Amino acid sequence: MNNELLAELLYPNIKTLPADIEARYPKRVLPEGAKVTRFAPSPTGFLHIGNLYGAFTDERLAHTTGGIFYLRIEDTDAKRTVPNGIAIIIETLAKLGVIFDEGAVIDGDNGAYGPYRQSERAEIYQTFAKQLIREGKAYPCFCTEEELEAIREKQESEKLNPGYYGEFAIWRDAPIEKIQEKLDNGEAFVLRFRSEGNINNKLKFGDEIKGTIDVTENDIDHVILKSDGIPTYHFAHAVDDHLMGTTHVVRDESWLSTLPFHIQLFKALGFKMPKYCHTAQVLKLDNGNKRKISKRKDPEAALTYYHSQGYPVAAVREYLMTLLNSNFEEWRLANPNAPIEDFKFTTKKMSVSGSLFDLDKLNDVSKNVISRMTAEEVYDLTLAWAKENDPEFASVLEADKEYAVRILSIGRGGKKPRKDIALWSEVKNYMSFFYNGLFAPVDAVPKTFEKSDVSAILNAFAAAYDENDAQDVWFSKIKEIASANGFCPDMKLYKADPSAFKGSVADVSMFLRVAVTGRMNSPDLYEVMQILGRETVLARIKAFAS
RNA sequence: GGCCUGUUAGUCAAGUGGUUAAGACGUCGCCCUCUCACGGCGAAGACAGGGGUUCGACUCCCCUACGGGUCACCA
Repeated sequence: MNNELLAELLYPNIKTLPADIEARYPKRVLPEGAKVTRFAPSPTGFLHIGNLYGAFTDERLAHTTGGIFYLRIEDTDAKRTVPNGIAIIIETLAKLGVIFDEGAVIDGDNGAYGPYRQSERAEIYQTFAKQLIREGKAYPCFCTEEELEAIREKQESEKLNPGYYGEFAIWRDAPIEKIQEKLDNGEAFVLRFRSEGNINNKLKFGDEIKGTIDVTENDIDHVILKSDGIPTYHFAHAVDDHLMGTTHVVRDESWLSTLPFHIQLFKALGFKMPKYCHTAQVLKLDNGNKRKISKRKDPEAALTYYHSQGYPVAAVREYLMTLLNSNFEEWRLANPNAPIEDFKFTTKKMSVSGSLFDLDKLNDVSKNVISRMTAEEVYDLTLAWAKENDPEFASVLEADKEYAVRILSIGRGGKKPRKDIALWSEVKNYMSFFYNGLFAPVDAVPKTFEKSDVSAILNAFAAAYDENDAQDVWFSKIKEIASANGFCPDMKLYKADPSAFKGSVADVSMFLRVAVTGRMNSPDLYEVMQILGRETVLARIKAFAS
């Protein structure tokens, strides 16, 4: 009776009842075993590598079971919300291949279980909160920040657990007159959950990833509605995941510490609990210590970093999958060309402890991913990257697509494709010597060779070069030139007694390579010359020889 | 400090009482080879420490150490 009065006193404008709300959210009709997951970020305008780790898990879980993967925006903290936050989230994830079936879209909602922005759900939360008050499970607290601070200090000095509990929960059993008085005074209040928990009680809880974990009951009367009537994360989580039919909650393991409170909330509200998948964190080595990867200190924490560095979307996805499911690499080895969707994703193969982000590994994965692409695909993706990050290079690429594709085709395809591109940002350097406008020598012929020998060899090659020669003919001419100039044409022979020669055919090739490409290392020189064309090859050789 | 949680090579990891303790990245060496890349072969490198339980412990239990997380009207 008293509680009924209190509920009306606190939220007089709420006329809806929980049942009214429930009626708006019918049970989802889905195939047996279908999982409903959600990605629920704050629209801070920043996506973290850890967010992606979770988002992939959500997405795979839903889509491998015929379920639903939806986007919910947790914008209950106005201070953290940025104007384009939602658009950034949707667009960044879309680039990484994460597409939602339902939920918030840039200018509204898509789906029958909205609104999907928590800031638009105040009435819903308050309806359930009001019910909790009626049932004596929640109460108002008028403590000021200073009062709470004083409590904290007292607890600290007496080495007690911090928090609003027991004797410190001063408004827990306040008489209604006192509440009335504060209200009449126009003072703000928060709504707190009345915890019946005891920290001496331990219980077991089954997590889909972590297995059975021990939890201690919560005895703190946490805030569920802030003074502006907007819920805290905890309350919104319980209400939303219940109404929206989430079956599996995927979240960072840092939420484990508040799990006991969430268990209480679901119970108090009469909701069935979803399954929880608490994921390990992505860590980073810092001064010899592992720590959570941080958006402030670590540029690689930002998803946009991978995009601007030029990592292919597929590579980031692929690498994350290797972290996500320990048997993914093995599967990939056996199925090099299968789409990632064919992989049987499971929470059972997820790591329990945090893992260090390994850029070396990412690079390797990326090289493999790119080596499986056609020259055409590499061209398209490089061009797309360059348009955003290197417009000059983009225009070079666009000027002659066919030429660029020929360059990118060298050593591509077949059983043993070249694997020398990990990032789109490396492609320019890889291709530059094919363009007179970008040609800039980086290596020189070592001084140990006589300039006169180098010139003689280059001139001899220029005189003999015929672009119609097949590769073996081309190479035999080089051997002849080597021989004629005191360089050994046979590598085995040369290695047996290097002192008998000025050098080897490898050195002769090197002279040509440096002259034509400006560097000591390059893909197959014959193919390079074929692509460059007679005129350019001879011009570069002659220029170098003199 | 309380609570939760973790600890197999430099990194990611397989492993569930009996294994020569997989594999991948990285490192190094050799081979292939006109260079690089690719590919092939090989090497070094690990069960945090101590107690139990057991015929037998990386696997189970306890303690210690170390790591991570969390203790807001933030999510």
